[in-house]
Amino acid sequence: MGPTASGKTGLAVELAEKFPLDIISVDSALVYRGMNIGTAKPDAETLQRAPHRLINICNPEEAYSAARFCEDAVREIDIILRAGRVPLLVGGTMLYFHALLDGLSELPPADPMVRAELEQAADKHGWPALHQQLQGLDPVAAGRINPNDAQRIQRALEVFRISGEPISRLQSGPVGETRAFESLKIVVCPDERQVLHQRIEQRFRQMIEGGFEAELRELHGRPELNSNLPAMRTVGYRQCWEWLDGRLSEEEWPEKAIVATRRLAKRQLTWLRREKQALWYDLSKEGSSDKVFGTVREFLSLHR
RNA sequence: GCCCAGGUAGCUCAGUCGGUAGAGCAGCGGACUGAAAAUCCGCGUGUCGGUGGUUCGAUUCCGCCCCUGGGCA
Repeated sequence: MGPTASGKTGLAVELAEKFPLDIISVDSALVYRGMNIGTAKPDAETLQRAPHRLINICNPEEAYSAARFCEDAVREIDIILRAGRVPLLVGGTMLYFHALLDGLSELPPADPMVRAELEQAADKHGWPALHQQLQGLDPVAAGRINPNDAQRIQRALEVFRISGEPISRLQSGPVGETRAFESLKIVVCPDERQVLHQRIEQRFRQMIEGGFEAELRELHGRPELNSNLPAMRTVGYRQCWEWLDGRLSEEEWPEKAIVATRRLAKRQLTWLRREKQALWYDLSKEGSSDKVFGTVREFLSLHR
């Protein structure tokens, strides 16, 4: 695990070539077909050398989720283990890691109809009014959710409408079946934030040279896609889409995209700081991957 | 060389009729349960170009110097 542009894929591919590991992607953007350049998806040649599971598994008009990831990941982990190999989970979507390793409560899945209704109510009365409503139905959740946090207010009300139960109560219940996987956590990240920022900018410029704009023009032209879809709200895609819509200039969209990527990395680091048991490897330093290899070798010899 | 305008936060700039300064953007910290590359919350981070002078007190007024842009030569 590691923030965006920290070098996870490169290291994973090297590890997979030296050890009996099969890669599972833990990434909410790599799941989408047709989103390749802007997501820094490994290219065909790399995937040939080191196949990744859970990439290119849905269309951009679909909404993937942490819950679907858990199901998919558990299934793939079982397949890999049954083949006598070891799963290597690689990615930066920290909620997915958290959901898989610590479990998710049993909650009703998203319901587009209910969400649309809540959206309408919000257009009419505003989200703070819906937060007020939540206050009456589920004071505990309302206390935890900021009146401006539309997404969480919507989810809490959605759960109540579907199940008739407060989300706070369901969340304090059992977290479903958690599979107590024995795992070694490895965090990959430069020690210096500045170095990460440089890598982010450099990689983004490479994406543009590599045809990011053409990829967006193709997506932008599809009638089934729009700027509200989760896939089109991802870093880079969102800003380029806004440019194609005429809401950002040609000079400002790449800058905004880079800023959005830095902020993404910052949020990922906030999650990662809590991974106390994790080991940090600065891949900008000489010999750091040797340390990772040594650690993995040791882990495998103890746990196979 | 002379004239004008300007040098204030990482950037663009506001402001102080003399009481050591504040916006936007950037940045930093945090939260996170079926949208998470999402969503939300919090935080000014400063030799006010340098140096003398006036003053109880100068970023502010005055002198000189340096730098940048424009004009005249």
